[in-house]
Amino acid sequence: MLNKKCAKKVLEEMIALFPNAEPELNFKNRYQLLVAVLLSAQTTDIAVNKVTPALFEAYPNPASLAKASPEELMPYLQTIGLYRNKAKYLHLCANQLMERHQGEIPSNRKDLEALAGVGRKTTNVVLSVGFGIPAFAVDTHIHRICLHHKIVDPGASVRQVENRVMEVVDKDQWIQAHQSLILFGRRICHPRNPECHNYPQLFTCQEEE
DNA sequence: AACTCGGGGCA
DNA sequence: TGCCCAGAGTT
Repeated sequence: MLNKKCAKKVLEEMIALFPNAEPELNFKNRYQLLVAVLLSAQTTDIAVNKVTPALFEAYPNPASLAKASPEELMPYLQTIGLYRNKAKYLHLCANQLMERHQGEIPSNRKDLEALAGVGRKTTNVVLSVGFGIPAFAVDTHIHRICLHHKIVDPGASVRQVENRVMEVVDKDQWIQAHQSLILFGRRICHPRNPECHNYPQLFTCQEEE
């Protein structure tokens, strides 16, 4: 894999290609953030945004959501993939928020990851975006581009990518880097037929260690 | 570690 | 139209 200096250079060139990338999910508070990210698991942010306004109007907080049965949640989730599971996890998650955290969104990794439907990526988004706590959320786009551009060793896990990016990118850029790198993965470094070769600045620093 | 889930998006 | 996707849970 690239040494630290080149990994930093390559990541910064990727980020510079999408300097103004903004979060695509619509949310107004931590509860909405958690729910929106939870729902976005197997779908696009755009699909989630179509559903959340009505969902948040009907269920503005964990307390109201916890009272809803999975069946009642289904109509809001029909247009999203895996709606049965999402309804189940959403229902469970809201009840866990009430029982364990008095309806507040926990601010630590252990409690967040223990919630139904909440895994490592969702946890890192809530920590970093919702609470300003240093964390870096690695999705499959970021995982892929880091493998493709040798930011990490071949076969590196999500956790290894997470640690490498945090090691290499300045902490105050983590949230922006997350957004920019996702766009780089979607628009340029696709799973198949990546167009990275059109961006020679990505290949100027290739020293490995 | 491999498998499952299931509609949306893209070739 | 058919293949692949993304992230969490399950086995």
